[in-house]
Amino acid sequence: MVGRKQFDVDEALRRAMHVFWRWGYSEASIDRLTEGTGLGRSSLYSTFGDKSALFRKSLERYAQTYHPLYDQALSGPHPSPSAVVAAYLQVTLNRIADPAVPDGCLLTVSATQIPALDAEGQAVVRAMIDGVRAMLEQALLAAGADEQEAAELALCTLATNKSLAVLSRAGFSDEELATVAAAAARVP
Amino acid sequence: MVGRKQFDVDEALRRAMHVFWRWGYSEASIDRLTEGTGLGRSSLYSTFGDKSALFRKSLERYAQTYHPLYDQALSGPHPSPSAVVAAYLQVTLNRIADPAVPDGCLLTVSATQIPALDAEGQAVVRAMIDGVRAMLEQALLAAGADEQEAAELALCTLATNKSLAVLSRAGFSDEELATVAAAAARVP
DNA sequence: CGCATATTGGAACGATCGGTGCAAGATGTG
DNA sequence: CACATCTTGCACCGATCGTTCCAATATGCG
Repeated sequence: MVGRKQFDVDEALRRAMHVFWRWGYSEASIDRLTEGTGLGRSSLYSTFGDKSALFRKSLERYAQTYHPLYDQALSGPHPSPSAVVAAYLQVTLNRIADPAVPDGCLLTVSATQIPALDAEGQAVVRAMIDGVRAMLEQALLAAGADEQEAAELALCTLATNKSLAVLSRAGFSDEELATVAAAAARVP
Repeated sequence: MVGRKQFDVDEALRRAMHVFWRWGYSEASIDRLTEGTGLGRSSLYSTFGDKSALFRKSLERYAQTYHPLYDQALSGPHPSPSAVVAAYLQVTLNRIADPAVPDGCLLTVSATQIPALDAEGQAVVRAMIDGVRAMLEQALLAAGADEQEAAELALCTLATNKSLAVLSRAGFSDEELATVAAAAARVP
């Protein structure tokens, strides 16, 4: 049971990410993290550092997992800004509908708990949200939106994304979330 | 210091509500609640019961505080459904802009932490969200929307409300939030 | 094989968690 | 004044928190 690592580091990080995602930072106790990852406390600490560091690595893992999906959805040539919005939100809807991952969105859960995070965690959360906004803005510009339009629509799409996460956590159905997303994509 | 109550029960509840609002249920420790209310542990427990009961009473206090404002904004005769949406979201914007209360929205913070709440807390949160939706739907019907339109617009306005709370927590400015609200009210 | 290295499970740390018990004392009633 | 009632401050409870330490041991290298 000892000598060389007995587990897959990336898979363990993926599971830890799910624990933070489901429970939020405060309620993601070390016991829940060890149980969720299958690792012992020693392995957790020696591999990822303390809870705050593991949380930040989970956030980065979250970005690495879903960033390519959003990137692909945004990359294709889009006939209009609203098509960009629809494509983006569809990725979010697909993620939320995935029964293999917790409800909502790790980034949104973390954002609402910002006062409970340390300075590094807060900074990572804010940086990731800003990154999403910038990515959206870029894609909207590429789809023919002017600067002001792109900035406003990026902000509103980010907002819709957050709202889908909250409603999902509150128990709203996939159909209701799809209704919200469709309305958000119905823009001039 | 003893004999008859040395504090105003309602004011203490208001302050406890602010603690839950700012920190969320998990991070609202008894110590933070005693410090925030100015009460001793004995007074807290004898007056409000345990933490879960105090949380539920804080949620109800939240509703009692802001329900009348939303009710008033929704009651007036509105020329169109979109006017209803604008009036509703303006109340939310005003609350968020109030420097005397924490960022975001107690109900939204609680909704994202639903897995951390006990069954009673979850039920109250869900019931309150449903209540908001019903109130919105009613006002939209009164403003001339047909049933399907009212249902969809109520859902979307609820969603926008949640998104404003999340963005507020993430540090977005009042102007940015107003932009999101204005776009949400710009509907057919 | 022998030894340094790396990893593991588990015990243990002090701090904090939510919650309870109780003595002290101020108040209202007689 | 005497007494029952109520509230308060504070100590204290077991449980859990995040974190550290350490003995045990499997591995890779010489």
